[in-house]
Amino acid sequence: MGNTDTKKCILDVAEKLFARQGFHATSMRMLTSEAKVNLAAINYHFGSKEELIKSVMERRILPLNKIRIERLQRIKDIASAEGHVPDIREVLLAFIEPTFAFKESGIGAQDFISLIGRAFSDPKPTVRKLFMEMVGPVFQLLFELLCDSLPSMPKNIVLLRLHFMLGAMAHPMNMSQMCQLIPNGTAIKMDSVSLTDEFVNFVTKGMEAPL
Amino acid sequence: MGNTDTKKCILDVAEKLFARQGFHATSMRMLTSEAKVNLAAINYHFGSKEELIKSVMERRILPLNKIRIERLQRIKDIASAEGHVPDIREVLLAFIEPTFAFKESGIGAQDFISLIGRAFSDPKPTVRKLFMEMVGPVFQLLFELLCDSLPSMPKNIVLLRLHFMLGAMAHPMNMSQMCQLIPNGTAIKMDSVSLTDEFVNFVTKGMEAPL
DNA sequence: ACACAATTAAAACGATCGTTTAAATCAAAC
DNA sequence: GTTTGATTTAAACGATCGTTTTAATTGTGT
Repeated sequence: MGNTDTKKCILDVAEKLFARQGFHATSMRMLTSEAKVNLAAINYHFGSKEELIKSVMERRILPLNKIRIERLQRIKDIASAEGHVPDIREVLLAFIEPTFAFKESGIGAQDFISLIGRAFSDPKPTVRKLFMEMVGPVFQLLFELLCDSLPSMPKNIVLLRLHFMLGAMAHPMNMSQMCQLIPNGTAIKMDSVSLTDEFVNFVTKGMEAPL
Repeated sequence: MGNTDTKKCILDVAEKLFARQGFHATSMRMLTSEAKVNLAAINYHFGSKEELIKSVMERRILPLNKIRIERLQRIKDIASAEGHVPDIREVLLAFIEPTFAFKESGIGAQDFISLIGRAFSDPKPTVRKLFMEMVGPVFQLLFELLCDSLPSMPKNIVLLRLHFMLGAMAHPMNMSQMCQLIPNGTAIKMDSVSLTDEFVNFVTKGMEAPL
């Protein structure tokens, strides 16, 4: 089963290059030469570049979604059983923490985080659609829980703020060396725990903001 | 001087297509055929595709930056003269309002807003660098004013939150039909005034969040 | 009307893209 | 050891990319 080796090698390299250069800017020849496999290997094992993109995203997103949905559902169940509204900070944490924590989960995970940001803003509708189909149910559940947590807030405002949050999440994601955005000596160096903490602080207050 | 006509026509079309499809995914042939000019016209008038990208961004960003810097500088001067710290909401408004207000400033302006989001997250370093050189001074001034407004906040936290904000800004920007992100009937329809208001509400609270 | 520069037009350039084909190699079953 | 199916290899496919070239056209000043 050398099969497994080749496929995994391609997936790993694709994850890295897609994250760092984008989908469109990464050619089959870059991928296969970096992975040290034949040019035709991608078409043989995955069918096409498009399906490789799908495989790369699925490999990480599906397990991540499973974790997020479990945590969100648990909050929903507990709140429902105990007859109170879910805590907004807990809801946000359940969604955000697994994402950022992924960075320390294994090799290439950091690159995958960038990948999510890329999928968000990719020019090609097919890529965005692919991504949205994968994360749609999670977003839906998150949205419902946010509405529950903020019962006095109009739903369209909650949705708008959710978009703000997702953008805020995606942006640092595809900025590997985002420190030098501001021509300033100040460097940002953070482990995923601190980053999660800072981010949840930020968006919790934003979500709770009075109208 | 048909010159002006052709150049302007190319710039308008490029702004539209770059915003909707991204820089890399928009070819010279798409641009010239949509603009109804000859294929060689872009190279003749702008030199290269890269320089066209630069021209497209400069045409809008430079005037926008002028407005933002004036407003920010005025806040800085007043605060300094009156011996108090600038108001955080005013600072954010000075930066955000001109950006979103641009939508109603003329034809194609909506597309330009998307364009900024694209430049932020473009895979090509040359594009990001180009953009950063254009907006660097504005970001620097904004950063300084934010630090002044939040004197008790560590500068690296301010910088981190500024990144969150810029991401939150950029994301809705390149989502023309972002309503359908969540598979939900709720639609988001907003004029730039309401959007600005909602966004400033959100990020002000986030920026002020206690550690 | 003529000369001259600026602009537009049509065609081709080499390079690279994703994909396909057909032969070579490998692995395991009989 | 041979056969059979899976995998790898090398080469080529047509399409499109950004750019350049050469010629035709337009506009302007004298």
